[in-house]
Amino acid sequence: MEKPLSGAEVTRVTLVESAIRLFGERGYDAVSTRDIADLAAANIGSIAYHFGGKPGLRRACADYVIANVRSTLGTSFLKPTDNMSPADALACMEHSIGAFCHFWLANRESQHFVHFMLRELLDPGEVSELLYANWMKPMHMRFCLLFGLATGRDPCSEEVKIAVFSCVGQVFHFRVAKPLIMRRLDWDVMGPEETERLCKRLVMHVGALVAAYKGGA
Amino acid sequence: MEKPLSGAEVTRVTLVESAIRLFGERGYDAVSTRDIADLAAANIGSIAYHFGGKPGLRRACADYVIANVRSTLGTSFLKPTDNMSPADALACMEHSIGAFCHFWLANRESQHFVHFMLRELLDPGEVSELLYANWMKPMHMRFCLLFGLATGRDPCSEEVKIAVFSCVGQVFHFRVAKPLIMRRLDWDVMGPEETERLCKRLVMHVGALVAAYKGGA
DNA sequence: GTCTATAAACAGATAGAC
DNA sequence: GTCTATCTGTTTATAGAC
Repeated sequence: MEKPLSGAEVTRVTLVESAIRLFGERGYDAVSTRDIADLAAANIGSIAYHFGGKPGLRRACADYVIANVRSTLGTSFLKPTDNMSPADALACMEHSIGAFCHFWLANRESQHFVHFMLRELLDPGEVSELLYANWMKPMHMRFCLLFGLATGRDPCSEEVKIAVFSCVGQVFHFRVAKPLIMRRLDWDVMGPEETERLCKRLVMHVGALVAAYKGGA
Repeated sequence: MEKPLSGAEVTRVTLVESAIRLFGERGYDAVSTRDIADLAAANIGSIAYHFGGKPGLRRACADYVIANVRSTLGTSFLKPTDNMSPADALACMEHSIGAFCHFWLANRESQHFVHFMLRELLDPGEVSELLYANWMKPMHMRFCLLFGLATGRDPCSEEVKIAVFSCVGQVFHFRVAKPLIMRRLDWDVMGPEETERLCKRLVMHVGALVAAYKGGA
């Protein structure tokens, strides 16, 4: 599992990580290639050499982020669903949503990735396509399957798809509006205690939605 | 109620509306003042004359959007809450959330404003401060009051604040990821029928959350 | 108030030395 | 592979004619 990187690979990775950070903080268009090279302690020419140009670096960032998300969150999605009872499915879904909450809101190392993804989601283009196909869609399908099993409804139905979007949407929003939400909650920092309380609440909300769809209309 | 605008005022408003549209579509940094002047059929110099520069135009856009949101959505927030029963409070909240959904997702004229606000929300700065103080915070406080009345809980408690953020967060998310969500739902367009079904679901989810907080922990 | 010309700074891409 | 110098186009801001 050791991976001794060559000098060139170090430069590549450092450029990508610096770019993800700056793209996430300021947005793709607001960041110059000079800023990225400076943060990575590389020269401007290296971006053209390694990635062909700024758009190529953007794609490389997307690939890097997707690989990271899948390796971090992927394990939560492997449990086979054969013969799962509704209660099991709910428990499995709550566990996965909890992992997603921690990745999305708490894990400090992932915050640059998350901010990068959020910004790209607002910009229809090649990167948002990659994010959808390689991450959002598989995650959503998995949650639909579990939501369907937990409520006894068709996992492919519109109602289930919309409900699942609401489940993940609430989590997204706490990241989008994080600074404003923290102010409203009188939180100076979002430390481990705060994120723990928050994640528990969000998981509970998923349970409330499952309960509502399990019962009536 | 008529408001005959002078020539200069027409230029001002046209510039602001063009800027909101372009800022929303591409982001503040990706739009040049030339693009804005072209779309407004004005000359570049007029931006400096009327707003002092690009940042001044951005502020003017924020003011314009906030005024529009408040006049469109404000009426839903006026009903006095004295002696409201829990059922009344829930009905009132569902009505207001429904109005918010329609503004945020369905109303075609408001889509430029919504996209502008979403992008600014991701950028901590002067504009996001204005949006928070003049729109998000008042709306959130109103919903917390109603949620507290509907569930019998303290409207100022952390749990209520978080629950309300989840309620509005789900709505936000359907706008943030709209193109990807439409694809997942196999919707070619988000027309009146689709938005109607969607808004009804989102209102229902709010009811589910109220029910959960009304009952147990 | 409107419009044009221009300045000064900055962008991304590239050629070539090492 | 790395780094520097430079090219070409574009940015915002401004000065001044009308």
